[in-house]
Amino acid sequence: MSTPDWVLHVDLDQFIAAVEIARHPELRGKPVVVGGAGDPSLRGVVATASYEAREFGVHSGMPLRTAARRCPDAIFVASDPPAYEEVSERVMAVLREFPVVVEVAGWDEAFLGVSGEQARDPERLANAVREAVSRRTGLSCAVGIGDNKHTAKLATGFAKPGGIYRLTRQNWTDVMGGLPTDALWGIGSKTRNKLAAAGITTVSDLAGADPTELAAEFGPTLGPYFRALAHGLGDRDVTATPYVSKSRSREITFQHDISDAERLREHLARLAERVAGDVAEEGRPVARVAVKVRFAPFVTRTRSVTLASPTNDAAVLAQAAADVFGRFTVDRPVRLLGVRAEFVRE
DNA sequence: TCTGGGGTCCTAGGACCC
DNA sequence: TCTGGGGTCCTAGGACCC
Repeated sequence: MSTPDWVLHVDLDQFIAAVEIARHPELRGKPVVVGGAGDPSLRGVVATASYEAREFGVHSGMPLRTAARRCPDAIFVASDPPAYEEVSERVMAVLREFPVVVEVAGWDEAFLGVSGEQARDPERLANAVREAVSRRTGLSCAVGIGDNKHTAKLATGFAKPGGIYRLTRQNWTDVMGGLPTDALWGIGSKTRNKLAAAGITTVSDLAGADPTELAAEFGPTLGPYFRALAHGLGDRDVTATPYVSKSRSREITFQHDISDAERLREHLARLAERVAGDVAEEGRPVARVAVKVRFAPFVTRTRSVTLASPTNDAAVLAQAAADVFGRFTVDRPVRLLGVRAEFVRE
């Protein structure tokens, strides 16, 4: 871990679509939509749309069906996570060749902690990173420069696609002050609406809000945290320590809702088996097992249990999942089933 | 907008204990 | 006898992110 002079945020442009275009060059310049099984007549959402498809209003998280309606000429491609994982690894390896601390933050993004000699000219470093990633992987990325992870991350948004942008306390208010609160990293639509109901609509409004009132509305941790975000504050610690997951889960959305209890139990057993395989691979004991059920139309419920003693025995996990599932009242068609295993806390 | 899959963190109520 | 205060664990749900 280090507290660097600068934090850089590297974010690959339209990453998943770019990987598909790289291996299917005929897709270049076309509206490409990657997600689900690659069939817009089936349930699934957009993982990434190429910039050409975004022109039609297609974006991540949108149902494939909707994407097809907005962009009838789009080419739909099935999502292939292992392929993205592999390309991501190659990109991270390029980043690690620089004299910086690399913290992986997802398939397509990383924070770089920059100190010492390198910190004298962060734009120069950012350019070198972009050039190296492009030359070594053929992928384009944007780089945000900030005084912490939050500003670096937001800076990348202004740098995209393929550029460099610096956001610090110097230009924070000019750049961010007038934007809606959900422009901040960590404030989504729900919190934005709650804040708006209290007359807080912009980042500047939030920065000047009464901390006591925020704490009363959002709790003693989140209230002050939101206000700090609005001041452009954020975590500065960048660590190269490999990420250790706290839980592993598998879930499935059925193409057609299922009402039959026996079929649901079969799916549940399969999910539990996959989770057991995942945790066995990690070789770490599981303390809790949770089951998620999403009923039609879209009501989601979870139930969970703490195991009598931590284990990653597949039969025990499967039995726990079955027991937890038995506590649900399944009186409506089920759209999604999920099983999650939580590791013992360190 | 008829809404995937895989995660993390925070909150809050009740149980239980001293 | 009609009820304190603190701490921790368990559980469910909500919000957010990629």
